[in-house]
Amino acid sequence: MKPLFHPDTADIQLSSVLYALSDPVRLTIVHKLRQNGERACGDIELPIAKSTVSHHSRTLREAGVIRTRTHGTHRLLSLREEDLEARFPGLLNAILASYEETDEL
Amino acid sequence: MKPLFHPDTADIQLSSVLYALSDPVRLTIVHKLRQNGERACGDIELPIAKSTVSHHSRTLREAGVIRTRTHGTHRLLSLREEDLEARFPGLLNAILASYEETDEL
DNA sequence: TCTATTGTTCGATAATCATAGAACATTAAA
DNA sequence: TTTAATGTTCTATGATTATCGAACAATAGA
Repeated sequence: MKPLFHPDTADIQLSSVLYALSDPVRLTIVHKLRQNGERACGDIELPIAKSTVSHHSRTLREAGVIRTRTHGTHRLLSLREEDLEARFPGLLNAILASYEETDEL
Repeated sequence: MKPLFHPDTADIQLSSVLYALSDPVRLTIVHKLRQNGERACGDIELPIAKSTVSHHSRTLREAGVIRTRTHGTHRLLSLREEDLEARFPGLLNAILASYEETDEL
């Protein structure tokens, strides 16, 4: 099993985080993860191909926004809330609060 | 003089704002505008061609992040702080605070 | 051991983007 | 009316991206 790359908290780049969250699909993923907690890829209902979901998960993971762990044949995704809060206090909250106020849901 | 498009406050999209701010050059522009107030394009020192600055200014303007007005041969750029605060409370502050804590300066 | 499930990776494609230089438009100044 | 200054727009280019389907890998279960 190939180990998945996750940046250290200190190495998380602001521009990468903002870029990762600038895509509506990825924003939706992050929103659902915060709402429901850790979830398998397939449990996040999205109207796109699974290979595309995988691509977006990777973008979020490599930016440091989510963590991915393996459990059986599943990949469980979770938000790196504490890490993001430590690195960029208030940022994730402001973004998700904005998302929830919006008609982009 | 061609009127420049600026989205209405209500039409500002979160994903567009995040995308606009996900580029280090554009983040720098926005940071300097908040620090120094309204500025002409040329007064913002950047190691890129002026046509590129113009491109980035347009991206920020069309996303609703900055306002551009004409004054003589100059184009004066300013942050749409109140509009952004009204649309996405706390967002700009969280992003710029994160930027200032970072070594991306 | 076979089969089904879950998700990643590969290959391809169409679209978008950051960048720069050249040409152009507008205005101020000489 | 020239000339200089300030930016925008046009054109081109190389890079990145979002998307999909097909092939692959890993694991659980029968």
